[in-house]
Amino acid sequence: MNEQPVRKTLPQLDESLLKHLPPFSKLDRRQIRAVLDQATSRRYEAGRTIFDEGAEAGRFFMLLDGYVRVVRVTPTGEQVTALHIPAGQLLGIARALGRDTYPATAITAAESIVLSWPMLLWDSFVADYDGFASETYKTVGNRVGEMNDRIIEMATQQVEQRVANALLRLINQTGRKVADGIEIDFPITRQDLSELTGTTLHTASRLLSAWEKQGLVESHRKRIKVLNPHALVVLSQGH
DNA sequence: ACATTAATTATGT
DNA sequence: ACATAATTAATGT
Repeated sequence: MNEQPVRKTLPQLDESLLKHLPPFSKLDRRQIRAVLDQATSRRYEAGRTIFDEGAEAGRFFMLLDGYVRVVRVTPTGEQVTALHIPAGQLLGIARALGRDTYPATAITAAESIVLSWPMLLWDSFVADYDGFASETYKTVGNRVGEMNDRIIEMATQQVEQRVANALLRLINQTGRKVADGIEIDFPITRQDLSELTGTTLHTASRLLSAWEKQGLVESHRKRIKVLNPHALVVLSQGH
């Protein structure tokens, strides 16, 4: 349904792009050059699919800029957002999970720039590059932990607390500090929020409206800014 | 305590 | 003008 943009290799990828990213931070200049030379770079507009759940995992990816949401679709067709991935992280690393198909669908939440490599190279990356394996497994661990937390939330907390928690996570992981608060720095709709929290867009909308009246958050279309994180923390712990 | 339905209004191209 | 986003009220489980 989505047309994919044309793949193109960017002219010259600078080594400094990867130098400070955890999976590559222990590599020397020559190694980073080798990694980059094997990479394909591609720009995605917001809302484009990078790969689909269940598809054969032919490549793995590094998000250089932008944001990606990891989405699963239920048998009834509703989308559930598992988590958001910020720039600087790997994704589509099926091989690290012992799979040969992607476990979920990845959709850009904002305009993004993505590097990718053939999955064939995965084993040699793990073998040849110091810190690559340990760092990627660290982020895998964090993601599993986060998803676990959300499962507990879904089972134990009420909608208001879950939405509050979702907002807090979003501003922690993908928040941008502005004058009077922290803004989620990619476009996010009530629908998106509801898919993150397992509720309806209407409930999410009502909650945001109520919080806005209390001066807790501020939002314009597709933009949400948290003015008072502490009050959200209080809400998220229940009444 | 929430979802669903439906109607209405706002906002961006 | 049109599509998409957001709000609001009424009704249902």
